[in-house]
Amino acid sequence: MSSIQVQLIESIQAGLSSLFQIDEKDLSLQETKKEFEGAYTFVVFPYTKKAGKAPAQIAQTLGDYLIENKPQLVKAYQVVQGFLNISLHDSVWYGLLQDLSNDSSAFQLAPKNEKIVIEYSSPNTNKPLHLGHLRNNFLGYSVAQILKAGGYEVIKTNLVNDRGIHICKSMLAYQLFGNGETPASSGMKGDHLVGKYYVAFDKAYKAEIEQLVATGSDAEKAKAEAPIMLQAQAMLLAWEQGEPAVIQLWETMNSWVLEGFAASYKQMGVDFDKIYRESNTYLLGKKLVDEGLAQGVFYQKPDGSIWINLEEEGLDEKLVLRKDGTSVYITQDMGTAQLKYEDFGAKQSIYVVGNEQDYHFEVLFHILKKLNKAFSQGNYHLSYGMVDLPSGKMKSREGTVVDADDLMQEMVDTARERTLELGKIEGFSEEESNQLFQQLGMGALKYFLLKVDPKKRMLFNPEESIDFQGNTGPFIQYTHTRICSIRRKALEKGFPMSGKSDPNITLAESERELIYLLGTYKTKLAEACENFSPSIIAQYSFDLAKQFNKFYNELTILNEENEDIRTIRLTLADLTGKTIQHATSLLGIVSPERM
RNA sequence: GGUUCCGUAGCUCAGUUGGAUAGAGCAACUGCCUUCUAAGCAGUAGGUCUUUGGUUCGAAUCCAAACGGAAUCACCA
Repeated sequence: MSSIQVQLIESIQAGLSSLFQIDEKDLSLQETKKEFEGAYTFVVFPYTKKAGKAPAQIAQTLGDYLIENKPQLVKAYQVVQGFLNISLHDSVWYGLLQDLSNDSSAFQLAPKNEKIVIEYSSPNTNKPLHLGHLRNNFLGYSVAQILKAGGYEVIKTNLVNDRGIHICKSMLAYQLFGNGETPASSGMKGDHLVGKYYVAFDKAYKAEIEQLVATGSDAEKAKAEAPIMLQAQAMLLAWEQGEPAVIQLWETMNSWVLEGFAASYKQMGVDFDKIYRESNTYLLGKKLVDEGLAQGVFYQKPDGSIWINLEEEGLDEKLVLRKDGTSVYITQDMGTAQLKYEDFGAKQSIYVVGNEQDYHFEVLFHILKKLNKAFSQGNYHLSYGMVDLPSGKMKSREGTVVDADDLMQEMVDTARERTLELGKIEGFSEEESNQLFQQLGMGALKYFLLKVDPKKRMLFNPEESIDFQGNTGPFIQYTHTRICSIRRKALEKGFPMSGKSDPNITLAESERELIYLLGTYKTKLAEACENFSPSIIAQYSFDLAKQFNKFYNELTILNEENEDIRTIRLTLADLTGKTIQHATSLLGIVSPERM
């Protein structure tokens, strides 16, 4: 909340108290709707009973009180249908602009002295990344950026899921059909190469099932007894027993995939402080199961499998260790939770994982609580919705996915086409051009995926592709380049980008609105922090860019003769540019200087 | 079937503690580049906020029910 709002609220509180003997602690002030004159609106309806007066009358009295007691702040007021609309002096807006412009910590909230661990990406090493992973990675990275700006110490982690039956499937298919090909020999990116064999496994598996069914076996039995599936299970067992040849193959193929992922991450512009691998954490999980069993948190069934009863929590019985003693998904997550706590001792731990795993995390957090560990508290599942295609859900096995690398490349290519069509980048070196296409293509993609509330599922239509006009990343980036252009020209002409002006100058409506918006940035930042929601920042960036363009079109900046007015407009442009630059950086988007 | 989430313009989405005539973008139509970058700006048109009840000065927002959609309920991860 800005100091202006605080002053107004305090003054209204005082007014309510002295005029009507009403003591109200939390009263809210809202922005006046555009159709009406004024900056802030106070709604008086809730106080009609206590005051024993009509709304309009209360508003009127209160308005007079404000003018009398805050003459330097409140310029005028209007009462419309019982709403008290308050207009402020332009000098107040001018003062706010100066304060914002001189605030050295305008984009950083006060330090919280608190660590937060955020886990995101969490890929499986049996196939390449797809569109859903892009949403995950952009979200995780952006939330980390936002929390940092919010004053937290943030540690970014990635838990690589590198073991399990699904990994063995691609390994087996490679063994059977691979003929020793490698990323180097095939010219394929490592993750794509391995993904090819994951699909090959599924194809062979389905063919075997079909054959079994054709020879009289029933479908369920065929699924369980298909030879290739039995082979995969045998391979998992061999892996768990550490059989050298299997381990060797596993290490080789994993390294291919991880190399491929590293390239994708680089292209995405995301990074991690620490990468965990489930192959290293599942044993720790088993230890926790032993402990829990000793404490009576878990119990063992006759067949040897270990369970937890969460019926009191409104959930079910849940398996935590198989009868053969091998770990399941949740066992590994328990281990990783402990490891992360040992490494960083953070108070809060955020998991960025899709909402199809809501139930899993509910169970995990209940288990951790029952184990009563130091890391039992402060866990939060940042659950986001699926990215849908018009044709329905994406399925890796069936090849109905939008590949992450392909999509990013397409976006960059589109950015190139668009830019060359417009013909505005004369004098760019090839390197500069390519960098720009990257920034624009990725900006469009990131904005597209981040502008939607994370909780909601969203639709991606490859046919219509991603736009570069309107509510898009490039629109915001474009606004930034306009401002950069003004900066360059102001420098040429020797105009300062900020400075003192006559505070009693009359402002245009578009200037007031722009100042108002700039003044709300920190509030938005705090809100985005609380809700772990980049979409709040994205929305704000768009509103700000939109408002700036309106101002830019209505008023001249560099050609303004009056020096006081020109300086104010330059200050506005400069601060808008810095704010856009900062806000987009929180989304992982680079704002170029020319485009 | 149980649990959870969702339903706002033709399409994609905003709308945080209940507030005025529900907002953007895309698509359609109309204007604006010899003047700071037209990836822009201004405007027209487009709505039973799924439906029905309830709570109250006041509901897209809160409550209940119905309808429609999604996820999940594995000794997969």
